[in-house]
Amino acid sequence: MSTISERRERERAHRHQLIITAARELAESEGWEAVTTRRLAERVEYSQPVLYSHFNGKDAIVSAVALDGFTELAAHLRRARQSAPGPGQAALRAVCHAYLEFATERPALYQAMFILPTDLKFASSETPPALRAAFDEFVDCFDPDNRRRELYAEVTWSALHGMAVLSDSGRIPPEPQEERLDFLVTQITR
Amino acid sequence: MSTISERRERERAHRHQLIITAARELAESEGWEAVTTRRLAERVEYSQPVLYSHFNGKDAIVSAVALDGFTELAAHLRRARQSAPGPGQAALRAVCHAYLEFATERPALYQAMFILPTDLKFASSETPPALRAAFDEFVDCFDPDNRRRELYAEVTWSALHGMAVLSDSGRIPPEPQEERLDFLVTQITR
DNA sequence: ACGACATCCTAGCAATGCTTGGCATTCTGT
DNA sequence: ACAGAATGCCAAGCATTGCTAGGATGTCGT
Repeated sequence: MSTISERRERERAHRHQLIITAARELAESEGWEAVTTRRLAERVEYSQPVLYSHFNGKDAIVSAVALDGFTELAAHLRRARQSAPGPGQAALRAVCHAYLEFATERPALYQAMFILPTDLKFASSETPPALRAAFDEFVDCFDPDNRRRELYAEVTWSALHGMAVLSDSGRIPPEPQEERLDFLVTQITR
Repeated sequence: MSTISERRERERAHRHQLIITAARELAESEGWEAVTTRRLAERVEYSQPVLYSHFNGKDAIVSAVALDGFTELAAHLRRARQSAPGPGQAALRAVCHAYLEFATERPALYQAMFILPTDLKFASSETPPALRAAFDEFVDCFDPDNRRRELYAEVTWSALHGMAVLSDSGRIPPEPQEERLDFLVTQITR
């Protein structure tokens, strides 16, 4: 095990991340339909087969982008929650607002995380920690004594996802989003 | 204008619908990724270009399937709502239950309506009446005096859509769906 | 210095959505 | 009744997609 192979390893890891960020940037600037393996290869200045030496296929690349997205989302939600004191309506409102903000400001990333087909395992022990962490930010907005707080979090999350996706695709008008958010939080926290 | 051209017109309309139902059946039995223009053409026993003489492209075919879906959804929701007396929690509960039932029992159709890219115009004057009708079933569950019942309906719909799509893709466990539904309806109706 | 190995690219495959060109058949005007 | 126009339809082809095979080039340990 020479230092040279270590350097190779480093370079390889670096290139791995390069592919992921290139895919993400391309998606964010031109949409996922513009992310083809050819364009992506060109962007990272390697040939197509190199992509496949790093990932099992295009879906795996999307999954990797999504995974990064979950990490960012978790951090974003955490910041929001900690801006409000303790569990309660204020915390939930902050987290929900941050969630919608994330979805509208990074639509391509959000798509990778929640809409596009990915290789990620969700409802299992293989659930990525980042996804669990993001979800927990919702859970932690409710009283720890509340036996059903996980369920509450699931419903809240579902509602936000629906609002994000339906308004982004123009199925509901986007303007009253804030008002919808207010109504949702008010009702959920009785 | 001979009767012959009328017959032609009829046959053409018939074939139009044939394409739509063939696309839907194919999607429902093997998923939308199996719906290719070639397989679809083979199924209706015409050549590919015939599809394009009826529709502007594949997306337009998906849109047509979705449109049929909205009609069915509206009828399904209406039946549910009328099984409960007047506006109120019971009506809303029935409609919400029917919505989730529709989504889980016709996943491919639901996908065409809400997830796949389509040509349909939503938040405009060109909104298909069937979609508006389905939406109104939610609105009619709330008190007519309620100034914000449209907003309530939007939030309810969003939550249901989120629950449907997140549980279908395995992002939240599917079992407690009924419990989530109960919680949602209870909170929304104060 | 040389064989073994890793790295990377050119070229190609099958499948996809969509279009072109031309062949029948049918309709229309005289 | 019949030539020319219009229509309906299909075989074949185009460009693009995700993905892979095979070989060229360089690197490593000995």
